[in-house]
Amino acid sequence: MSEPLHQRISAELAANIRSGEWPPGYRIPFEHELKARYGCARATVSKAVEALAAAGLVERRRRAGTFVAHPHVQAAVVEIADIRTEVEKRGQSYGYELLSRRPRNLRHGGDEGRLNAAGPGLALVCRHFANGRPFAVEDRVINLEAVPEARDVDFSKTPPGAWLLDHVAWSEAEHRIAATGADATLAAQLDVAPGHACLRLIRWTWRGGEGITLVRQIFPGEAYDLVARFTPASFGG
Amino acid sequence: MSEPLHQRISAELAANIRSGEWPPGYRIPFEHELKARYGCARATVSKAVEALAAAGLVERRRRAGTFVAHPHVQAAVVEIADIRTEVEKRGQSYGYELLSRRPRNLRHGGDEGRLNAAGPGLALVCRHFANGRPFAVEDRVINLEAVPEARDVDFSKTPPGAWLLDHVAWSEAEHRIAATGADATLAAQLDVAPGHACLRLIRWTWRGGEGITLVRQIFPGEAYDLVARFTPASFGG
DNA sequence: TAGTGGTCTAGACCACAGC
DNA sequence: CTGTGGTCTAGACCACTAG
Repeated sequence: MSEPLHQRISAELAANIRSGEWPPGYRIPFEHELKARYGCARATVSKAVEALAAAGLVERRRRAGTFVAHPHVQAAVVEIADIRTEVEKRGQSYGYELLSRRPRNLRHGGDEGRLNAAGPGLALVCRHFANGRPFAVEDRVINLEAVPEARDVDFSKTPPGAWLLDHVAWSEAEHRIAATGADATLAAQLDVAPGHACLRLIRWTWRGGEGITLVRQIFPGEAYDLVARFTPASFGG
Repeated sequence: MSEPLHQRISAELAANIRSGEWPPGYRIPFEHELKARYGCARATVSKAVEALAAAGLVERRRRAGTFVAHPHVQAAVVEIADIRTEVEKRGQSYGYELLSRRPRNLRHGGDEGRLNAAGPGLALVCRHFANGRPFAVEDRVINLEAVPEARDVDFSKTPPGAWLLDHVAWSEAEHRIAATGADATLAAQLDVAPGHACLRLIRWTWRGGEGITLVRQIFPGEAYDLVARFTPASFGG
């Protein structure tokens, strides 16, 4: 028995749910019943059921029992690695080019205003390549009050995203994903026709409420798929 | 004290991490130290620290201790509600129209092949409206072997997505998000110019490995933002 | 090998929602 | 009211690993 007991219990309960044998709304056995069935302490089955509740598979109600949840919202965990990792995951060679680097005060309105930071910033524009072809254009500002070390970094070789991930802790992020047509400048940078459909990803990153960085990344539509998987429980399968 | 102790401990530890006071790599106090500090059982502090580990805020290593995690992957939880909910959340009125409904055997290749289902299916095309304007075009197949009840449902009033959520349990889903230009048909259906940049969302849904439904939803680019928030911990803030 | 986290027990009391 | 889940205790033994 290498697997912990509470994990085995979770897996068995989850299997009953995922197979459809226990449909939404079904009341799963009470904790004292599970305790008797597995011959263990209630804390152990409670931990097992708690994991299912955290995963959204069941809903626990005092005095009533624990019920198989009725899924009504599609929730997905999206992992957005930095672009180098993303490109290499596709088995392509990664390239990087800095197009522009200049200090600039952070703006108050618009997307930048959401950062909740005002003061000196560093504005960067760069391109990422996959197998020598443009993969993404990136437009970023870094809040120098939050990350003063960035002022002395030459980003001509190191992509700012990778550098930030290595040097700065972040605690919150928000993404917005939309489609947009390429204007003339962008079309030239991405080597596509003007008006070409592109995927635009905007990401704000904060640490303890203080804005760290805002980045807009634009990908040629056909080159990039954002993949989001939902596995409500990682129990035994 | 209405808040459970383990929750208070989690919140206090998380605050130290999110403020940057405990940077990535910092070793947080040992469990026996926290136990002494809070005057409680070790199981209680262990539960608190476990929640932080589950949220990805810390990493626990036997014999070494528990360390503030070094975030390196942007992970976000995306909640994709059904379109009616999405529209109404924006404070707009929702409308629905069925364009086509016909039985069809599921295909083996392409996107449909991923469903891992072969046999009778139901193909549906419909439009969603927000404030009377086209909001999305939806192209869906339902696996009738998994959901035989769908054969008898008239989807002229009820959007299939909402019906499925109410009648079928699902256990796994995968999304792909990309940008695409509108072809002539789509442009007419969405009331945009041909070539207009649109957001395409493909979702596969399974239950216990059996494909339930595949849906492709296309939104006019400027009308739709997919929002993804990351809050690594919901402790006290 | 010593000390950490990981797991588990056999109790206990409580809040609260259903009956 | 009754019985459920929610929380907590004061122990215990184990697995693993860093020193």
